[in-house]
Amino acid sequence: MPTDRPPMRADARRNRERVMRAALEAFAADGRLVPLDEIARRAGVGAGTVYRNFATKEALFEAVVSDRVRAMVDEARALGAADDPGAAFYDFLARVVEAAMVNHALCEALMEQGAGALEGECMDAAFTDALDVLLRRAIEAGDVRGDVDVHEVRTLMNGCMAMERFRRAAVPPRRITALALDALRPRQDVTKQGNETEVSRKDGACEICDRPLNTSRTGRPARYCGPACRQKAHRRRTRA
Amino acid sequence: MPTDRPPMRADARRNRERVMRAALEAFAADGRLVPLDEIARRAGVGAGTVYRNFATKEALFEAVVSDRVRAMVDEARALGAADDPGAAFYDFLARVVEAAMVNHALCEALMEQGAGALEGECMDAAFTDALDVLLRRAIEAGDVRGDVDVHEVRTLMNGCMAMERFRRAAVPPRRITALALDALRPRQDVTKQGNETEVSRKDGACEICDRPLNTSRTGRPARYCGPACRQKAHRRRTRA
Amino acid sequence: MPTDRPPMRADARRNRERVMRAALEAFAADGRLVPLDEIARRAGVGAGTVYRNFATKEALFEAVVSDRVRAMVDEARALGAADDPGAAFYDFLARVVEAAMVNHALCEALMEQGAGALEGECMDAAFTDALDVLLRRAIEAGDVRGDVDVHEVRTLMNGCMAMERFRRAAVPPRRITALALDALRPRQDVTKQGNETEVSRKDGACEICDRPLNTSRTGRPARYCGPACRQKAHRRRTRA
Amino acid sequence: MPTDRPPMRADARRNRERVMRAALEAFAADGRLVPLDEIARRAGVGAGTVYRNFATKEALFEAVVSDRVRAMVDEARALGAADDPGAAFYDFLARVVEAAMVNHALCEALMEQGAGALEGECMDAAFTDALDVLLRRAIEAGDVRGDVDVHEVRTLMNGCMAMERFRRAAVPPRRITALALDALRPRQDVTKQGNETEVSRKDGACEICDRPLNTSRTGRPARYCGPACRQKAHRRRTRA
DNA sequence: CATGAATGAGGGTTCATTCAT
DNA sequence: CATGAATGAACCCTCATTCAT
Repeated sequence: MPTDRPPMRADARRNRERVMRAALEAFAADGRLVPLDEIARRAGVGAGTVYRNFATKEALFEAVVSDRVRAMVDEARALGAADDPGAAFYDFLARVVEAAMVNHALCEALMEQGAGALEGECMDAAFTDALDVLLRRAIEAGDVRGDVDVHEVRTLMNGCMAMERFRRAAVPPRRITALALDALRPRQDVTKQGNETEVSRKDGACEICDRPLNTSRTGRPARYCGPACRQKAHRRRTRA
Repeated sequence: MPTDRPPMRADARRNRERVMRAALEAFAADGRLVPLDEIARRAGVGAGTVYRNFATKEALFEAVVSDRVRAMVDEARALGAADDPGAAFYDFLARVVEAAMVNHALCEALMEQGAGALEGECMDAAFTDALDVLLRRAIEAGDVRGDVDVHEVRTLMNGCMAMERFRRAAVPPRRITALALDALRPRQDVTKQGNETEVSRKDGACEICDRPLNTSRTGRPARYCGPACRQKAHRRRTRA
Repeated sequence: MPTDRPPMRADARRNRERVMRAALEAFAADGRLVPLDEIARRAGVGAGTVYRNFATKEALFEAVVSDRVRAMVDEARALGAADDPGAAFYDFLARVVEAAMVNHALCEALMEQGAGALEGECMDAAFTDALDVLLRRAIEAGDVRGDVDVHEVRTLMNGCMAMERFRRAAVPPRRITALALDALRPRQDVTKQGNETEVSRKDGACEICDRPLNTSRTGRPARYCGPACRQKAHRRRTRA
Repeated sequence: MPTDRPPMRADARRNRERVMRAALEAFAADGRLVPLDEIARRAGVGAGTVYRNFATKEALFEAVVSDRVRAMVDEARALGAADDPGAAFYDFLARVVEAAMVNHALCEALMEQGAGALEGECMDAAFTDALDVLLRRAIEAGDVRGDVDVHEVRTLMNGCMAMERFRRAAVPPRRITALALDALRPRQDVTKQGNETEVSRKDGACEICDRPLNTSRTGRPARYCGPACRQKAHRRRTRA
């Protein structure tokens, strides 16, 4: 059965996408605070065009974050069959938190309860369900404590997102998330320290100040942006 | 160092205090969102009077939260000589989080970085310093991992405050904070499980759903509001 | 006189009719308030198509109501030869009011004066003329007071339409119209004419055109603003 | 018991009055259509000042029309002891209509049903009650037909207001009102009651409440939807 | 010095009309 | 020629801050 509506006109689709892209950027930067007119301006369209595509500002917000969360749910489902359930679970959490670090809207939406921006498209429940699958497998594999449920994990994830967003300047990104997520590991599991070693660098950023690294193609990969941060890291390692 | 200004008149001081009390309540409930006029109304004064005492709405916010944080700093300092450094440290954190649970303004202020509401009166630094003392003693006593610094603790505390504020409905209050703070305990310290046992009930509320308990003066104190929650707690204990 | 334009294409005419049908329904329900997009949607066409057929929303409104009024004019003309002039007259009025009860657009249009929606197609004048024929015959037959003219009847009809639209809940439909139209019937007794004599002048305004009078302190009070209106009043008095 | 609030400041009261005066003029000219900013501009104040005094535009409208209606209710009550009940009744109606002629807001408000602008201050009911007193006395004095109730009078008044507002240019002001109100006067001859008999039922609806009738194919056609309405009709017929 | 009235710049939203596809 | 997307001016309302009383 084909849909009733004809395919969107090319220019309309282009504009809709421009609006969503502009909204994504704007909401990511300032959350719901950003004025709708600002989004329209950034998209290069009139306010009316935004309202043609989205009934309210909130609907636009929902669309933007639901889109993003849908992608994450897909990711989670893809990880459901991974070889290493523990890694799949922890990696997924880390990726969500990573995404929220650069997207305040995502952060806001994932943290909301009942009647939040993700309720309309049931993305909140879908996210919880997909996460639950990963969690259960990780528990079975002995990589996560057995006494936590998915709601606690989501709450902990909220905390991680908040911590990265409101982390003290002296704390390098991702580190505190790694530490907090460690609380999910089984107690007896001391052979795998997780925390210290898990903080693998996924991109070329200084481990201390998070500034992009001048990567050189040859030699050992750089971990710090310069001598100052290297020294700081040294102090941190030797402090205790 | 005495100030140049003459001492405040009695009625003026009374007004200032009324404004601060009203602002405390209002900000605690809604954070910065509350309109200034609402505060003035609650204080029983005109908006002009608020502005006579505080240059801007933000200045009032600063004053209110700095006051509250000052009291906490005092608390922390008092705990600096406690017999059990570990307990002092963890209790203090728990108390701060508890306070933030009923005071959104405090939560907002403590989480802010650089040029936040606590900077004006240096309360942010004072808080960090006081916390640092507790932290170092707890590390020395072996109750906290040696590889965390005070900035990480503050960041983790931010996460706890956020988690309590945005906790999933199925998660009882305080539990997730206990779990997260556990991440600070040294790894080898498995004799003291902390998490499960640390969650002591400070008031008469169901451990599962947080509703007030019908306390009976005799017999063993109730922990749950009814059979449903007791069963749920049992499932949670035996799930793994 | 044939128009210069070629006959409309079949699909174009079909579209025009669909728009008018949709507009009829929509305007009937909400009057001019209904958004044009809503009409286009109901007609299953784009807004542009509406504008291709009607220069403005108002033009569409005119077309719709003129159509409806044209049908009524035809009705009135058909009644011009009825056996019972009184019944023809009163029935026609009742039918118009009845129609306006379910068609707010018709109600709006018939009530408007000068440059209203019916002016463009001269339907207002045509309606008045057709009604006038019925009125004169009814007067001749002794079923309507001789001292009313068609403008008064139209005005009274406006009142009836308004009364049915804004009638108190406790008043059954049509009853108040019947009561008001009764005022047109000749008085069986001629001792108390009521109408003419009751209209006492409360202020110094011309009885015909309502402009303020140049009152003179002496002599008989003026009733008209000048010779033109005096003559008009005379005609009105002697018309029947 | 004195009121809690101190008397309004002189300038504030002046501004409030300016707003109400401006609103009176503007609403009188264009009804609710007039933009609030326009009212503010006419009053020489900012929009915020209007909102300081009136919670919403509708509240301002209510205040303006309630004020006016209150004065009319007072007038009606003062007329309750007049020597000539008939004159009092008809004069009052004429005055209301006269007022509505120059005040579209008043016209709108008086015509509205349920939850209209006059409901908030119960002015609608007060108006009806006060009018009812005049009506009953006029009926007793034999100056008004005994078979009309106050709701019909209000509805008729609605019609008069509408007629004056939408009167044909050729009809002098007040004349049509006089004519319509004449319908309330008792008929000298009672042989032809007109009203009751003219209202022929065109469709199967209850004569009282207008609900569809359960028509039976045999026997006399039903006129009422049930015993309740039949009784009500009986009361209406025998009331005089 | 207190009061609370006034300001006015925005913010979200609607809709008649135009115009690119 | 139809489509329906885009425009943008209004509209109602809020609230931090200033200032006359």
